[in-house]
Amino acid sequence: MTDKKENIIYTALRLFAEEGFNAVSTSRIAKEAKVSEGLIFRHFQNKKGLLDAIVEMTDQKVSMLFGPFLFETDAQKAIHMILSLPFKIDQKEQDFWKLQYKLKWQDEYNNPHKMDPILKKLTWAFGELGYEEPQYEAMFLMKVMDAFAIAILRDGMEDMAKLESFLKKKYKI
Amino acid sequence: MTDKKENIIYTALRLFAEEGFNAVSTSRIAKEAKVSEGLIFRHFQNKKGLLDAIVEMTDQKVSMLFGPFLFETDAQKAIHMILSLPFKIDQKEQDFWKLQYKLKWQDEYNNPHKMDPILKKLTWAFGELGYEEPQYEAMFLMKVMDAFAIAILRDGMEDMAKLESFLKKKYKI
Amino acid sequence: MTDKKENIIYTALRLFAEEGFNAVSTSRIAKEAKVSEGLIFRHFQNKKGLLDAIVEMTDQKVSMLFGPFLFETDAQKAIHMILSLPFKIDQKEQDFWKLQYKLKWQDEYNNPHKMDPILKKLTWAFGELGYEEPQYEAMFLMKVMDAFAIAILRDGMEDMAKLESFLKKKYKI
Amino acid sequence: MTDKKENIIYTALRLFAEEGFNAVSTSRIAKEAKVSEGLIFRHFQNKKGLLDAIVEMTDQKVSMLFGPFLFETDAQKAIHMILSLPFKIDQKEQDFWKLQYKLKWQDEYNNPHKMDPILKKLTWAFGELGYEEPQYEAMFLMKVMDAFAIAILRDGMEDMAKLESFLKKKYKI
DNA sequence: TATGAATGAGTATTCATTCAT
DNA sequence: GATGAATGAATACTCATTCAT
Repeated sequence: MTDKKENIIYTALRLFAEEGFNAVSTSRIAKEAKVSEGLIFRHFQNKKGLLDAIVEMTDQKVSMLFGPFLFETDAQKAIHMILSLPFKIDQKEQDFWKLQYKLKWQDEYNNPHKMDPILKKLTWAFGELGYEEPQYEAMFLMKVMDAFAIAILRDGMEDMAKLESFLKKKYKI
Repeated sequence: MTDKKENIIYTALRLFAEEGFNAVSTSRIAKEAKVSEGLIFRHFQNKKGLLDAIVEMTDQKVSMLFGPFLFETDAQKAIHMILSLPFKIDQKEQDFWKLQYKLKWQDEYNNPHKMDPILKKLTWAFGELGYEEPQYEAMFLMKVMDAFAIAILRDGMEDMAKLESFLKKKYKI
Repeated sequence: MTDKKENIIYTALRLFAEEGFNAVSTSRIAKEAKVSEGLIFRHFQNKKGLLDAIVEMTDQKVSMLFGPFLFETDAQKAIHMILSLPFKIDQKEQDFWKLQYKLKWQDEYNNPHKMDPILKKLTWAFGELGYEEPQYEAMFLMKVMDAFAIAILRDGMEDMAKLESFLKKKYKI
Repeated sequence: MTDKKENIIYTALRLFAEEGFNAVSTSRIAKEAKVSEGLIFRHFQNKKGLLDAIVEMTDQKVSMLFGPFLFETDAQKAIHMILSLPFKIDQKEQDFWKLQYKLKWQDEYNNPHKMDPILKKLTWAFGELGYEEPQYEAMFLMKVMDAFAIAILRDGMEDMAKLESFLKKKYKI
C-alpha cells in the first residue's frame, strides 16, 4: 500500500469516526490527506468503497484483539481478559472503535452474529465457574463491556480505573 | 402547533432516527411529510433548528419517563423500575430513543450531566439496600441499562423477556 | 395613507437606497417595517409596485426642488440656485437621492428627458449672461452638479463648503 | 487560466455590468458561459469571489489607463490627456467601466483614496499653469470627468464630440 | 500512480407571492 | 386593513464522481 493510499484511509477513518460517514465529504478527505480528490476514486472506486476498506481493517483489528481470548483455556483468566479489554483501548486505535460503534446503527454494517464465537467462549467460561445461567451471564457481560467501551470512547478514561477494579471485584477476579 | 408543523416534526423524527441527521435531506422530509420544502424553514429556520425542536421534545419524553422513578421512596421498587425501563419502550416511542442514542455521539447533543439526578437517586437506592459501593453500583447499572436499551432498539424485543427476568434475579428483585 | 403603508414605503426607501432593490427582500422590509409580509402585496401588488410607488414620490420631490428655479427670472440668481442645490441636500432626503442616482443605471427608470426643462432654463440663463456656447455650458453644469451630488451622497458633506465657494467663484457668482 | 475560467469571468463581467451583481444568478452566468454551474464555485469559491476576481482585473485596467498620465511631464499635455480619457473609452472595455462606476455605490468596493495619485498629479498640473486654486481645480475636474464618463457609458457617445471640443476650449487646450 | 479540470444531480435555504381567515 | 400559514420556483453552493493528461 502506497503512502498516499494509507494517508487517505487514516484520514478518512479519523473523520468518519469523529463526524460520521455522511458528514464528511470526499473533497475534505482529499484536502486533509493532502492528495487529489481523484485519487480516492482511483483507489476505492467510490466513497462507500473507502468505507468498506476501513471496515475491513477494523474487523481485522477486532479479530486480533479477541484472538488471545478465544485460545485461553483458563475460565477465570478468560473472563478477566474480557473485563480488561475496554480499559486498554489504545489511544491510537480509538478511531477504529468509535467508527465500529457508530456503524452498528447502520444495518448494513451491523452483523449481529459477528460476536457469536466470543459469546460462546464466555458462556463456556461462566459454565466452568459454576454460574447458574452461563448463557445469560455471557450475554449480560458482553453488553456491559459494550457500554463501558462506549463510555470510554465518548468521555475519556478519567475515573475509569476505579470502575475497572469495581468490576473485577464484582466478578471476583 | 398546526397540523403541517407536526407532520414535519414526526416525519423528520422518524427519518433522522432511522437514517441519521446528515443522511436525510430536507427535500425528502418535505416530500414524506407532504408539505412544501419552504415550510420547514419557515417553522424551524434551518435544518438544525428542526433537529433542535425534535431534541427538545425528546428531552421532555425522557423527563416524563424518569419522573416517577425520582419520586419513588422504596429503594427496592426504585431499582425495579429502572430495570424494567428498557423492556417497556413503547413501539411508538422507539424513534425518540433511537435518535437520543444516536445523538449521544455528537458532542453538541451529548450532555453528560443530564442523567445526574438519576444517578444520585440510584446511588441512594443501592446504599439503602446495603451495597458496598453504591456509587459504582449505580454507575454500573446505568451503563447496563443503556446497553440493553440500545440492544432492544437495534435488534428488537425478541428473547429479551428471559434476559429481563435474569436481570431481576441478579438484582434479587 | 395609513401608518403601516407609510412605514413600508419609508423602510423600503431606506433599504433600497442603501443596498439596492435586488439586495433587499420583501421579508426584510416587512420585518423592519414591523408589518406582515402579506401587507406589502396588499398595498403594492408586488415588489416592483412598491418601488414604483417610491419612485413616484421621488419624482415629486425632484419637481418640488427644481420648481422655484424654473420660475426664477434673474439669470444670475438662477445659476446660483443650481450651484447651491447639491450642497443643501437635506439629511432626511438623502435616501431619495441615493435611490434616484442608483436607479439611473437601470434603463427602465432612467428617463433621459426628465431634466430637459432644467437644461433649457439653464441654457437661457447662460445666454443672458453672455456665455459663448450657452447650450454646452448648461449641459456641462448639469453634469458637474450631478457629480457633486453623487460625491456628497457617497462621501458626506465634509470639506464640501470650500468646494462650494470655489464653484461660485468659478461662475463669478 | 483555462478557457472556461476566462469564459466565466467575461460573461459575469458583462452581466454584472449590465444588470448588477445581485440581479444576475450564478446559474445564468453558467448557462451563458456554457459551463457547469459547479465550475464557477470550483474556480472562485463563491459568487463574491467571482466578483472580486473581476474587480481585480478592473483595477489593473484602470492602472494601465492612467499610467501614461502619471508620467507626463508637460502640464498642458497632462490635462489634455485627462480631458480626453472619457471620450475614448473602448467599446470592448465599457463593461469594466460600467461595473467600476456601479460598484462605487457599494462601500466595500469604493476605495475613496484610489484616485489620490491622479488628484495629486492634476493639482501639480494646474499649479504649473498658474491656476489660483490648483487643488480645487483638480478636484473639480476629476468630478467633471467622472460625470462625463458616466454619461457616455449610460447614453452612448452620440453628440459627445462637440462636448469634448467645448471642454478643451474651456480649459484652453 | 497521481492530478486537477470539469460535470450534473442534489443540498439547504431564500424569495416573491397567494390565500384563508 | 392586516395577519400568518403555506407554496413553488429560484438561489447560492456542495457533492460524489469522471476523465483527459
